[in-house]
Amino acid sequence: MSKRIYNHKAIEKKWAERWAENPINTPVDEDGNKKEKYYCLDMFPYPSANGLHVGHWRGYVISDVWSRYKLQQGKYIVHPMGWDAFGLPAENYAIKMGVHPAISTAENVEKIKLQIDQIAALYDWDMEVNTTDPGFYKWTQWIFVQMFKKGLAYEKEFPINWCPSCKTGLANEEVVNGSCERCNSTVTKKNLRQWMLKITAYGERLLKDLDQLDWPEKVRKMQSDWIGKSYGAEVDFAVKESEEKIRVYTTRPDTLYGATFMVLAPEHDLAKKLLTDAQREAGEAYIHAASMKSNVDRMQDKEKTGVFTGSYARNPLSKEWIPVWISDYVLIDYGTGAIMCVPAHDDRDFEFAKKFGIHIRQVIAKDGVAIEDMTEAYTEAVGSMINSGDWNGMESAVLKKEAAHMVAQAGFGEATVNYKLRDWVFSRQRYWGEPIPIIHCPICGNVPVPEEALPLRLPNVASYEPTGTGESPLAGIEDWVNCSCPVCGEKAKRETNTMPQWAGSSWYFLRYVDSKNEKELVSKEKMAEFLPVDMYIGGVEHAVLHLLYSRFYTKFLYDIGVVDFEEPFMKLFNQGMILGEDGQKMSKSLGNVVSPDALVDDYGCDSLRMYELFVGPPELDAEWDDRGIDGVNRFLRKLYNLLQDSLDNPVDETKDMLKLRHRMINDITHRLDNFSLNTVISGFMEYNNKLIDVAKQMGGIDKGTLETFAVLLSPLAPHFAEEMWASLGHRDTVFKAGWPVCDTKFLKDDEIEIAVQINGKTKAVVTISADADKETAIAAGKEAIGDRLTGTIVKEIYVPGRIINIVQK
RNA sequence: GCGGAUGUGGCGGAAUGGCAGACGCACUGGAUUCAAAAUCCAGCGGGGGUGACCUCGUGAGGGUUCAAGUCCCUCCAUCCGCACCA
Repeated sequence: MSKRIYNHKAIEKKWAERWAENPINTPVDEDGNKKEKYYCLDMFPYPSANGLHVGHWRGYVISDVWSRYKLQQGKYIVHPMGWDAFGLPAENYAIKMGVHPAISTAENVEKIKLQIDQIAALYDWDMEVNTTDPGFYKWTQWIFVQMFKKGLAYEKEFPINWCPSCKTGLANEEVVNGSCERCNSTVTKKNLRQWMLKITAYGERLLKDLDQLDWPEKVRKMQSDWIGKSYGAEVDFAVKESEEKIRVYTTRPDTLYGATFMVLAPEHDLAKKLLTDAQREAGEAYIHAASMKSNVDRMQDKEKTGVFTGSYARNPLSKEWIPVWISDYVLIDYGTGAIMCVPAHDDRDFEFAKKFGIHIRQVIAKDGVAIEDMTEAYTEAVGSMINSGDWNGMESAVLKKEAAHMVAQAGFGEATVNYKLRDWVFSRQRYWGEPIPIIHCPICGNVPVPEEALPLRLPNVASYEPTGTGESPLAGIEDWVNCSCPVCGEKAKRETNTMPQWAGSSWYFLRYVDSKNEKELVSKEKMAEFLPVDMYIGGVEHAVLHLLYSRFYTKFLYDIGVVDFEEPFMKLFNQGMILGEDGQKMSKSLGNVVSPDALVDDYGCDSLRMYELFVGPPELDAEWDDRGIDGVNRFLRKLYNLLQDSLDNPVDETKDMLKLRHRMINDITHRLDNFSLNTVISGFMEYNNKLIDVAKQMGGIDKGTLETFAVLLSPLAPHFAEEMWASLGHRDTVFKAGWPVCDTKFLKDDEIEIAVQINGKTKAVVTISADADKETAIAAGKEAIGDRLTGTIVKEIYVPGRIINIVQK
């Protein structure tokens, strides 16, 4: 029989053109009824000059398969794409190539768009946004102004994280193990005037609302750890022969009687003040040395160092005078910057006390007895109190909860909660970002640019290279910097710092649904109709960056009435990374980057889409191996041949075929629902192999089964499915077919194959009636294993539909 | 140090507590071909047996169960996150 060959190029070209003419994703159904929306969002890329590699494809394929599955279920899919085009990567590339970042960015967008088109995803380009578009960043600036008005954006000068290579300040979230998240350079400190966003004001809500999110446990845990809430007490310790008090924060007020010394951070206000004359020289030297140490050194030098101030403070419970030390293991920006030290019950305090010969007093007896000669701290709050005055005999675990209130009642402290979360260092000393819309007026102070004057456009500048001085390149443009105050008209100066790349990405998903609105960030109607995001798909690398910032922005916009939901992303899926053949992250410098372009050309979009999913479970990393794509391509070719044979030789549907068909619907649907996309593909291969076997006997497969196959396949291989659907005589798109429903009556078998075991080891397989009773089943089983049954039968087990197990001695 | 993930043939991986290795890649043999590619058929965890079969086997060791890759306990390795947060 002469066969037409599967020609991916012709088929894919044909359907790409048809879809362009007649969009398949429509907001209303055949009868003109409005469909329910489903917003499936990809983390938008920054337009890198390197283009896409097969790893980018994977995420976009996953989201598109999911979108098309929802489309087949009758939803209107909101599936937009855009460009995170401000920021350092774009700027650094532009500097390297010697072109303006606006030009290189626009070029890269065009290139990547062509590559993205090859995926054949359902993107609605009418919604496209670009963070560098003034019509977009007008609203990025507008949000900043609203935050400023609410006191959530403020200026502060303090030593911030500084990347000497990127020549800009960084947020805490951008410092990973003491290095710059972007370029990996060691981060230093630099004293700079900064714009800050008061994300800490939202700490509690950001923590609490994590509960309601359908997000990976890992990401929720990372955010909750980053926010770092703890319960405890602040306690005052009076300084001897002084009016001063030292306030400390502790999560273990139950151990207060065990506090035998105190430590101040070197930067603490009292550190210098409490130095006695005898200790002044050594103390000041220590404080100076600490100030010269980088954060990395401080983090890595775990060996305790410190200096005694010469002063004493009184433990408010034991009434003892205890020595006050200075040490850099206490951090100035957490709690009060001072701690009470209970060496018996804290590892760090124990180490310090041992090193400097400070008294250690145990106040919790592990099993009712004090440990003689402690060799390590006993840090659990389990056991009864000793050496603790009135508290003796109480259970530590109980006291831990009550002590804070007891301290508060006694008048020397209060119960408090603390967070590790810090405010967000928001300004960057670089060119390629949104100008911060603030004017510094000598009379009025900081005044926001009036809303009607937004967007405040990024001016052209002769040199956009970073200055490295802590000033943005914008500071050099005098006629831009100098302006008049919008309030009083006096001469004033513009803020010259720009926003971080996160500014645009913190809210871009809101703008897609109303991207051309000049009057509002998003209209109430569009918001109600299309927001929030139902499914968000992207890598895990943004767990405490973009994903935390977006939640903060959304909550703020909720508070000022712009949106009516508090959480932006209902469901989150983190796809695994595609690694190079060497098991390393794909990177240009390692030379292990695989481009999708040649694969699309050789095998077609549908084959690559399927192979991207077939490489492994979508949530796990996978090493790329080009050879595997032959497998899915072979699958499509075999299916194509099967289709041609069946068209040439029509056959009627049989009961067996109906069973197979509904089993296929059931399997594929389950696997899709479980997001087990790799086994969806293997499922198709299995059914394809079964159908081919049947066709060998029957000459072909009935039309109904092939139609079902086409619909099931449509989210994964959309062109192929359309071609198949059309070949079977349909004039309309397969995407209006609707997802097939499994009729469970076809799932039942009259006869089933069941394994027969002796002592749990399978010895034979028998075919018995599905509703056989135990006696019949066991009898059949025994017959099948025959003379291998040699011992005394102890037990006979029959689990219908599952197993026959004969236990013998 | 703390938290999380992962560990199954040569490789990627599959298995609601019920026949371990589906599906695919690679490989081997055969058919087809002048030849190759493509395609088709067969084989493909280890050991043993001519053979029907036997036996061991899911990182290691214990346990629960008629039955464990799967559940429980104790370890080991790799990767990821956090890390002096009092």
